Amino acid sequence: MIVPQSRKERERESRRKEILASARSVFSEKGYSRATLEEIAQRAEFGKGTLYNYFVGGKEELLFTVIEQMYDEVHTLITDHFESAGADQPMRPVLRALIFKILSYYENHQDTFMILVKEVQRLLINGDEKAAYFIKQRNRLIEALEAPLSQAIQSGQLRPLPPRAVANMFLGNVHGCQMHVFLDQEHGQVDNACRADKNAEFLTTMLLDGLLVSQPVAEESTQ
Amino acid sequence: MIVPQSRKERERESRRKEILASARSVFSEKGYSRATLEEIAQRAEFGKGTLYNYFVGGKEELLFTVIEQMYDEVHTLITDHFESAGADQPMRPVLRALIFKILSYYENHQDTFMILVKEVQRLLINGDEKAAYFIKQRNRLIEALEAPLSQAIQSGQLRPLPPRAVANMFLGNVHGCQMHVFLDQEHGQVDNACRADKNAEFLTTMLLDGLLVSQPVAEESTQ
DNA sequence: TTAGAAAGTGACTGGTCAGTCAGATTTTGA
DNA sequence: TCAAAATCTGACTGACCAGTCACTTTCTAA
Repeated sequence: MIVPQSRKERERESRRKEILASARSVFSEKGYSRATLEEIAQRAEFGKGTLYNYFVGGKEELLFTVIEQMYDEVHTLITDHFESAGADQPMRPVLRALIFKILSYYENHQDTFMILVKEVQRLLINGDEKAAYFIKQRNRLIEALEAPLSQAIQSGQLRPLPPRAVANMFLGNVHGCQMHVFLDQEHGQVDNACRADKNAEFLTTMLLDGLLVSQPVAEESTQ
Repeated sequence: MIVPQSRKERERESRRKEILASARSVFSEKGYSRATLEEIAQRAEFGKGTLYNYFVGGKEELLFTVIEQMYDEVHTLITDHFESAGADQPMRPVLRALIFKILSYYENHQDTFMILVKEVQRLLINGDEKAAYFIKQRNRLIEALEAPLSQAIQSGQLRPLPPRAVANMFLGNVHGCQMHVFLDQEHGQVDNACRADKNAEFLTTMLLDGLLVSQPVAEESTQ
């Protein structure tokens, strides 16, 4: 958080960032195991050895740093959104706008999304100490969502379901929707913002109103 | 589909299955790239060379065969369910039961679920010819869901949203819910069936009724 | 019983790549 | 200006492992 002082330090920081950007792009294209340090170094215009001056932990530290960055970015997106929205707002426009922001973020950072899909899920589920760290990171995200959702549930705006589960599902749905965009991409290059907007509308309706057409009078209330 | 005739053929088939089961367990524990043929062979109680008598394509053919099996199993689960339910049933109990079945299946085949999470997503998104094959497999699953959902939409039971997107989201939510179970597994060994049932109820409510508490009279219908 | 076929095997090969380090290059500051 | 420090570099090493194949073991049927 402290701005580096000297020109030297600023330059070092900037080279570090270049390496990270290069790593992000290679990891997103190849996936962790097929990515090579050689290629990361090449794209960043350094020799392989130089990477170790910046990331002593080698390949793994590179991946972890990239993932940490990504989580920070999405976390900021979410907390900023709820901060600027203020408390006790009607949830529909607030959530719709958030969905739109996250979808747009993924559209504009497809590399980030790729790494999330290809690597994070694998890491999350691996059961070792490293997994624990990423579960914590992920939980930070979930909690940033959970708090406002929980409030909305208490104020009676949202249905009384477990807020943590709702937060998980919310994030999972946005994620899943973006995945769907990747897989069904025969829609010849629709404008990104337009597509994100349509998907945000779809998701908002599905999540807030549900699939069932509301029945004013329940015919069969058995079970 | 044809039952092998001779004892010899039956034995060969049974050994093939043992190798596949072993591959499934190793892939689910280690992930594709960290799994070794040596270990697969060991668990199946064969030498490494023998694997090539059964799977000429080596490691990759093993993975692909395993994934194909998994898709077949889930596909059967879905189609059988809708077949036995019959058409024009009320959707709530039908979908709730399906969610329960899929969640239970994943509970009882955690290895399958692991491979889905660790490998399939990575393969789906990779853009090469192999990805295309798995996208087709996945689409078979989606389509098995899409047809009944589409019918329910046309009959006015479900909200008129694009049925394909709904099918995608439906499957994604079941999947996401199971993921959630894995990640928040500090609930000391709750009975599987019970947990699956609770989660099925939660998902059914969230998907069918939505998060928003229905407002008979909208106070502020602005925007 | 046995010869030939079929099935099984694991030491070996070749390729890959993360990580190292001795030396080259650049920067610094006196 | 130049020596020492800092930085960069890529050839090299060792570990790993998929895939091969010459050999062994087991089966079959005459």
